[in-house]
Formats: sequence, C-alpha cells, structure tokens
Amino acid sequence: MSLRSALLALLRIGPMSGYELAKQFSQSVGHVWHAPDSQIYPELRKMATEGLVVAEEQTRGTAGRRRVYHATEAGERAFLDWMNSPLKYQRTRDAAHLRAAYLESADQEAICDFLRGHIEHWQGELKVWEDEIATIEALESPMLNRRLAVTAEEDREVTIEYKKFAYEGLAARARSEIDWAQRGLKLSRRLERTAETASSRHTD
Amino acid sequence: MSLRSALLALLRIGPMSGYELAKQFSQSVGHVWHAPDSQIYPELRKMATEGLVVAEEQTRGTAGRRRVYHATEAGERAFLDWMNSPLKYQRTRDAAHLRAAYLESADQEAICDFLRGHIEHWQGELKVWEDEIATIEALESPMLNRRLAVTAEEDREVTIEYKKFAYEGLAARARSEIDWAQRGLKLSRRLERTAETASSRHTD
DNA sequence: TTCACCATGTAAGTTGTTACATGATTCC
DNA sequence: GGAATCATGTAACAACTTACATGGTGAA
Repeated sequence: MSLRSALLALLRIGPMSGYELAKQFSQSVGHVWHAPDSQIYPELRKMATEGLVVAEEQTRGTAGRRRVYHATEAGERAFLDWMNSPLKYQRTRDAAHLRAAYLESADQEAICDFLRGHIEHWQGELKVWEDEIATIEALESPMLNRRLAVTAEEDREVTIEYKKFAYEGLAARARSEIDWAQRGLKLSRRLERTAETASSRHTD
Repeated sequence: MSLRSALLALLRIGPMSGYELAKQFSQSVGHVWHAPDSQIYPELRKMATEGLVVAEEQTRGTAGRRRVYHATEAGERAFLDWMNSPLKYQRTRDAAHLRAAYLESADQEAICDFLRGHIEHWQGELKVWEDEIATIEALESPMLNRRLAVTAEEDREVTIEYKKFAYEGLAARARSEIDWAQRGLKLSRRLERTAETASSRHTD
C-alpha cells in the first residue's frame, strides 16, 4: 500500500514514466520509502489495471518507447484516502537491536565492527536527510519545486514545512542510533576491561 | 536470516518446542524481532532439514504430541557466524515518515489523529521496552535467568549489560519518535493558524 | 463439561530482494 | 564507435501477513 501511495504522491506532481519514478525512488522519496525498478514497473501496471493511473504510450526517436503514467481521479482519491486513514504499524523487527541483545556471544572485534558499522550506516543516512533538509530550505529540490509550481500560494509554506518535518524525524532517528552505538562502543570497552580484570584475578 | 538467528539464540538457552518459541516471540525476543507462529513452525522444519536443529518427538498424555527442538553444533556455529558477520542494512521504508512528508494533503483532523496515533504507538513500545529493562535489572526475566543459569559466572554481567543495551536503544528510538510527533502536533497547530490568518486576510 | 491453554500446522496472497535480460538514444 | 543513460521488463526466490483449521490436555 505504501509503495502505491508513494507512486501516487509523485504522480500528483505531474505525469511521469516508470523510469522517472524509479529515479525519484533512488533520490527524494526513495530516501523515505525505497523501491527498486523491479517493483515499480509491475506495481504501475497493476495500478493501471485498477484504474488508479493511465499509461500514455510515447515513442522516443524511431524505435524507443516510453510509458508515461498519469494519476486518475480514482488515483487521487486513493491517495487522499490513504492520507486520511489510520496508519498500520508493523511489529518491531530490528536486526541491529536483535544482535545487540546477544553481543556477549560475539568476538570483541566483531562487536566493534558491528557498532562502528552501525554508526557509519546511520551517519550516511543522516547526511542524506540533512542534505535533503538543506536542499528544501534553499528551495533547490527539483521535485518539491515542481510540486510547489502546481500548488496554491497559500499552501506552499505548509507543503515545505511538512516535508522538512518528515526529514527531521528521520534525522533525529539517525542521531539516536549513532548515539546508541557510541554508547555501545564505550560499554564494550568497559566490559572487555572487566573481563580481563576478572580473568587475571582468577589466574592470580 | 534474522528469524533463524533469533530462534537459534533462544535454543541456546535450552531445548524448546515450537509453541514455547512462539510464546517467546510474543514476549522477550519478540519485542525486538516479531514473528507469528505461522512463520516459526515452517522455519523450524526448514532448519531441521538443514541440520541446524534436531526435533525430539514427545507425547503429552495419550495422544498429545510435541516436537522439542535442540540446537545442533551446526546450529550453534550458524548463530556465531551470524553474530560475527557484518549486518546487512535494508534501505529505509518508513510509512509514518512517508506520510508526514505529504501531510499538507491530509485533513487537519487526520493530521492530529495520525500524530497522536504515532505517539500512542511509540508510547506503547516504549513501555514494553522500559518494562523489559526493569525486569532485566531486577533479575526477573525468565528467559534471561535461564540463560544466566547456563552461563559462566564471569560472563553473566556482560550478558545482562548487552541485553539492557539493546532495549535502551529501542527505548531511545521510541522517545525520539514521540518527541518528533509532538513537535508535529505543534507544527500542525501553527500551520493551521497561519492558513486561517492567510485566508482571513484574503477575505478581508 | 467447559474453558483456558497446549500444540501444530496449511493456504493464499503480498511484498520485497537479487539477478538477469534486452535494446534504443544521445552525446562526445 | 563507445559510453552513459534512457527505458522496460522477467524470473526465482525469500520473507511476511492474514486467515483458516484441527485437535489434545488439565483444572474448575
């Protein structure tokens, strides 16, 4: 459902080909909801059969073809229905925290690698999201600008603010993860020392 | 892979039936990695065919049966391999933040419902994790106690500390989500006022 | 005897991953 | 002519969801 909503959200900006949509999923929206092309193309076809979008077949050059999708009124309604309906939360499934719970079974080196990897991963995400916020604030986000161009003047600030709000939440999460992993590194160093002390006490 | 690792982590405490494992997934481990019975039973069978666990068939009463699974050495090795190997991160797929990015398209009431729902959801999670931390600290976690019973004395503190560490990370995340949604509520009230001001200015 | 709990699944469908496959166009 | 990029997919598999289906045990 969310992939579909993300696609509809983009198509509300204007008609786009599967390729363009896939691009957006490796940039803007994709930073919130990732999807590979192999999922996007079939989903668009499915949405077309359900009348949420219509495909306009175009040719490029002599033999090139592209399918430009337009959101229909049913698609617009489906998007707004999703926006106004309660969000379904999935149960927690967090591999990093699962592993963290059993870190005593890992080698000291693996513990450091894991925590450092966690920090690196979330620093990467944080950078993406902070850059996105900066781009939005500088009014340099291509997609948002296209959206603003078809938005009534009095709704523009609201549109910008919510977009920033979304990315700020993600950034906050990233910071929290980095913070946690850093505390983990300290903890693992402390526990390593404790273990050494304990074993030396035993061998005294 | 993570479901498998979670199952193996539990089986390292001692032999358990699919039912018992499913119970744990609606309690302790399940607070980190959720899995329904319909996923656990088939996974255990698959792990049995791969030699990671062996099933010991037992009878209960006259006709009751149960399959008690033991982790094999290969299972133990698989778990440790997972613990010592780099963690794979999936790309972001966050429905709440996806929706937040397009909140200008939602009704004011839906915005509040969404943000309040988000707060409620994460407050629920937070309570679970904080309770879990308290239970661990009080040495009242049944599963952890069973694990500690088969753990060398000098490794007990480490085991406890990492378990707490894991839940603290989850709790931090929950707090960050609650915080974000609360800022969202304030933002939405501010933007609502702005919109009214703007429209009243127009209708003056 | 009834109810809570023990116990084990299947079946159908959706979503997501990874890898593969193909060909046109545009610009240098 | 070659490389980047435009453009669209398929196929196989893994993971997860939702709903259904069945029966035994143990205690009040």
